[in-house]
Amino acid sequence: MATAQLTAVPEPKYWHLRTVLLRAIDTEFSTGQVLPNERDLSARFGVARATLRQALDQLELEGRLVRRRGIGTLVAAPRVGVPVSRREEGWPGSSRDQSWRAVDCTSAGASEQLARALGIAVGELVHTVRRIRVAQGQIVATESLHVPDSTLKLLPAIRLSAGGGTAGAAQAESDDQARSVLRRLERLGVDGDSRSVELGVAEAEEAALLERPPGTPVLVVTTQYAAAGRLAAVGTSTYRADTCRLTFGETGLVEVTPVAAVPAARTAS
Amino acid sequence: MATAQLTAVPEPKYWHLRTVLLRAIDTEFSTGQVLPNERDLSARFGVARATLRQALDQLELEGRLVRRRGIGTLVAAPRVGVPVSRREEGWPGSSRDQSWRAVDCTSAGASEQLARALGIAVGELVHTVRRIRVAQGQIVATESLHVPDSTLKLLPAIRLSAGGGTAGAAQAESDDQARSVLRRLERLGVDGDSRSVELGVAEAEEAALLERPPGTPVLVVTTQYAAAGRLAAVGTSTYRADTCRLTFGETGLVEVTPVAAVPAARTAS
DNA sequence: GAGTGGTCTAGACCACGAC
DNA sequence: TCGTGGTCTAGACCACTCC
Repeated sequence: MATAQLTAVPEPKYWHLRTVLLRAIDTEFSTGQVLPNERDLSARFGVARATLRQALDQLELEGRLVRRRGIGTLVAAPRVGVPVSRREEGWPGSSRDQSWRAVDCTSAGASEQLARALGIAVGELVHTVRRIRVAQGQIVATESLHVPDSTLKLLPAIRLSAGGGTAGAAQAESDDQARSVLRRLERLGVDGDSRSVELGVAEAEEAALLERPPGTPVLVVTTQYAAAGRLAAVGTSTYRADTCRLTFGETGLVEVTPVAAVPAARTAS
Repeated sequence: MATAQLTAVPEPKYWHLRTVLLRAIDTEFSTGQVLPNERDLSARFGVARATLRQALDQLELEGRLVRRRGIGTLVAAPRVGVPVSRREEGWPGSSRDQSWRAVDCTSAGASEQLARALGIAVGELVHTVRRIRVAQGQIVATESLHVPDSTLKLLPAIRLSAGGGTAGAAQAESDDQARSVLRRLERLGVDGDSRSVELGVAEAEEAALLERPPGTPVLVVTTQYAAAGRLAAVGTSTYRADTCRLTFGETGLVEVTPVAAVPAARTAS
């Protein structure tokens, strides 16, 4: 890696450092390789460790680096494309929906916020299925799927809560309930959805599910599911922003490959 | 705002501080209001200024705060929902596509990366239209739309480059060219698209267009446009992550409202 | 000029992982 | 036990905005 001193430039040191490190990553390192440690790097470039860390923070936010306490700083693998369009992976609960794994299920009265999102009354019973998504052996997302009981009421009852059972069987029971809700949702026949995507940060519990520290940047996907022309459920999916590229494929001509922004937009000659 | 000392907790000070500040923002401040300055706040909470700034960094990343040099730290307005689905806003160049404003247009041989994304040969002529998107009086995105000349060749030529003209007219000429490319693209009839969304950071020039400092987190949307069953163009749109919530509405049942993640996922009783 | 956030320094100690 | 990244401190100076 180049060891040249930073030249005097009008831009901040940490930003220049980022550029230098980015080039080094692209040209001299490969995925999974460990960089020199922070104390060495800061000494090499003649900056304080905090300044170097500011540059590494940027590169980590861009998904180019992964830092592991006790291990070192590694060059990250390219982001994995994760299909989010339900048309391809199947609606929640459908047999084609293989990418999600149900974790548990809770049932409670709707909070004011949740009631507004679902278009129901506050306190109305809502089932919440918690799922995690695995792609290429990695946990990439968690999801909370909120299904009003009134949605499921549109179907003949199957079985929701078996009741009883020992404390040790509680987890398996919750799994059962999750599957039951999903099964009934499938039977109802979801026929449309609309989504929004925004940047967020993972809080304690969610961060733990994603195996990341709190404050990890995430892509928050909010989805509305329609059935029989009416809002049937809403889901909040939280994807790791460092490792995921969300894809919304309808036509799917070829693999979507990101293109770097055009460096200059000068007038055509 | 509460002035209580931080209690001894296993979590980092900056993270606890973020939680305290977040509650204060939600309960005691309103949009546009300025918080006490960083030196006051750090003294009030008994932490170093750098630690306080770490907490503010988080809240800024979440889009809850806006910091302006020389002014202060303000409570941010809620994110604006920006429709990204072309079915609603019209394909590029169509008369319904009112949200974008063409800035300029360049024509050059395809780089290796661009050629791969477009499925054409390296060096083949590609027209690049640069546009900016304005929503509610704010610049929210920039875009580079890459259209291979071979795509436009499918149409009878209209006029691409008038040539000549003084240097002062160069900008207007580039505008003309941008419009011409868009017009021809419209005539060709785009009939499908697929997209991907990922987190990125704005570099110098792009950051300037978005009126933000370099390193600003952005949502990078890569779009493929299909015409006549073949890849006709690709676009890279860069949205300000702090102010934007991207919406992909197909059915559009009701306004998509984000739902906070479920705080706990305990076993159902 | 006064006040703000932005950058940078040179240290210190802690938590975690590997040996 | 040692090396790693993570947190935190107490200062300094700069760039920008407003008066």
